[in-house]
Amino acid sequence: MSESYKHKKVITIGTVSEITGLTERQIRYYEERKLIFPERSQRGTRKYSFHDIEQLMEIIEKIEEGVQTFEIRQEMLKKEKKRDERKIRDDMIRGQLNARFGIQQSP
Amino acid sequence: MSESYKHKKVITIGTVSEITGLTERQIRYYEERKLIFPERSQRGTRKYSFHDIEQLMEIIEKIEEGVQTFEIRQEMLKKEKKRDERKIRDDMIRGQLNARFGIQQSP
DNA sequence: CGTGTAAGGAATTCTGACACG
DNA sequence: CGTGTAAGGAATTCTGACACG
Repeated sequence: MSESYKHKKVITIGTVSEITGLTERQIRYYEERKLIFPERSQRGTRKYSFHDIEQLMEIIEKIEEGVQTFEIRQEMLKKEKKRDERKIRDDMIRGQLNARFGIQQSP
Repeated sequence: MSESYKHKKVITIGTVSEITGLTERQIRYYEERKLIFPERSQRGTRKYSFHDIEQLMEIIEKIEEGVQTFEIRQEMLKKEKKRDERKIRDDMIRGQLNARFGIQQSP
């Protein structure tokens, strides 16, 4: 509800380039390496979210540290996996509490 | 701090058109009538914020009700004036409290 | 590996103007 | 008044490729 703007894909690659300082070439390359996932508009142009931009900021730092895109991707997948596991676990706990006591937990 | 994305001018007119359903002609016209205030990118293209888009949604409703752009502008200015007055009054109260008691009020 | 660049085409955006009603 | 449209130019974006190291 809050933060709803953060993930809307509405920013063109030119604007992302302006904000991040990256060249369009770099931005497209990081997509090729599956570090960011812009959507496409009807006409086929890439659309990025504020979240994508923040993601790029982190990528810039890693690249400067000499980390390779492949490794950055590994780290991202690892974090995602942990998040998923946490979610499954929490959902399960909520489900059991609900089944036994009919309690509505706040998410 | 929160809501920081809402007012960043990063969306091109084409995207605004897609989201709102308005033609570019209409969007530019509402700017001419001083109902919205996009910024310009380095190259001179208009950039809108999520807030602008919400503003446009309200404008659409008013227009459909038969309200003229001039009147919509009047209403906007009136609301702005009230907000300003409230702010001045509150700032003054805060200032006096602070002067007499040195209390830090939360804004 | 990560990035630059030249290439050509397609789509975008801009302004000022004429039109209708 | 609010909106459509044709006009011409300038800037954007896209893809696939070659280059360097």
